[in-house]
Amino acid sequence: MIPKKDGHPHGHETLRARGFRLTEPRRLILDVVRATDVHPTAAFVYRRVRKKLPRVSLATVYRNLRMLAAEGFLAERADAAGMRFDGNTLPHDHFTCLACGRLYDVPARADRAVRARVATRTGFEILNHRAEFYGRCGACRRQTGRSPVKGQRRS
Amino acid sequence: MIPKKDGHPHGHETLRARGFRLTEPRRLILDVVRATDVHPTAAFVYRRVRKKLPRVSLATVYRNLRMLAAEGFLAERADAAGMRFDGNTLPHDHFTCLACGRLYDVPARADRAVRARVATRTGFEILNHRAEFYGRCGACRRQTGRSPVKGQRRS
DNA sequence: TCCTTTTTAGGAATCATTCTCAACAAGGCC
DNA sequence: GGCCTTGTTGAGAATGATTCCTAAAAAGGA
Repeated sequence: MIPKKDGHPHGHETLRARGFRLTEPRRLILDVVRATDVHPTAAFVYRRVRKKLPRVSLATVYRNLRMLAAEGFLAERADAAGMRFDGNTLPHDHFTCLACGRLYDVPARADRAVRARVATRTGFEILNHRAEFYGRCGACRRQTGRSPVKGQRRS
Repeated sequence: MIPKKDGHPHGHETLRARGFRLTEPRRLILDVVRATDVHPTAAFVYRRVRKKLPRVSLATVYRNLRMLAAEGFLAERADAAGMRFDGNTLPHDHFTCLACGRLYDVPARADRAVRARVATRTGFEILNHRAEFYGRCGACRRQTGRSPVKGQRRS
């Protein structure tokens, strides 16, 4: 019931300040996304929120995830199977393990240089960029012989 | 009717060699994706292929796009609105213009260094990586006052 | 309190993608 | 040529994620 103090870049109070009401469903949705590192789908958030608020509607979850992402409280990410959300709004990249399918955060990068190079080469104004890495994570490297798989479970 | 000699990394003959039959629908699907730079959706490809082969089924288009991508003849890309395909299988990055929504190819990059850095920092084995840039393209920069939009048309 | 605005639950609608399956085409073999 | 085996297709149904619609509830302000 009390806003978490968890070191995330935005507090719940900020939400209020931007003209949102911090309703019960919204608070729970935000907390669920921030409390996990699995880059949850809407369905995952829905399941979690329902434990605390059984009558919540799936439409409410979608509506608010979209809204919170549009306002910058969450990050939104498309992958082959649909949309995922990310409570970590600090700039960071992603690593996808081709063996187990897990998605990891890669803390940061120091390459403003990359943007500058692309900007001069193309004439585009670069406002943002993101990198996606693919390979095998530490756990899967240890289990040798495990080969990359195609279909991955959703969560 | 005759395979295009267009500088793309794979010719139709290669398809045959890998155990595919180069059927009429397949040839047309591949040609459509390779003949455009708009990173087409399945629906776009379907519309184009139908001009030459009116009885083609949408399922056939999806089936073969997926198959051709799995075999490396096309690249597959997820964005917020669904899957897009790309005839350019050479390593390249993408630039999305936030003003007009267009997606451009960014020819290449020279940073193996980035991969090495991430690999040592995380302990992951990096097999591949891709960068996505966001900003304003040359055309939109000239039209000042044009602000980024959210909803973009599909094609 | 009354009025206005925002938000919600619930279910229907939409839309991309995949599945099912019977018919069809190609190639090998007799 | 006929006969099998295997891969491919078209058509439409099925699935699944996401969005839309609407009436009711909640919040806030005067």
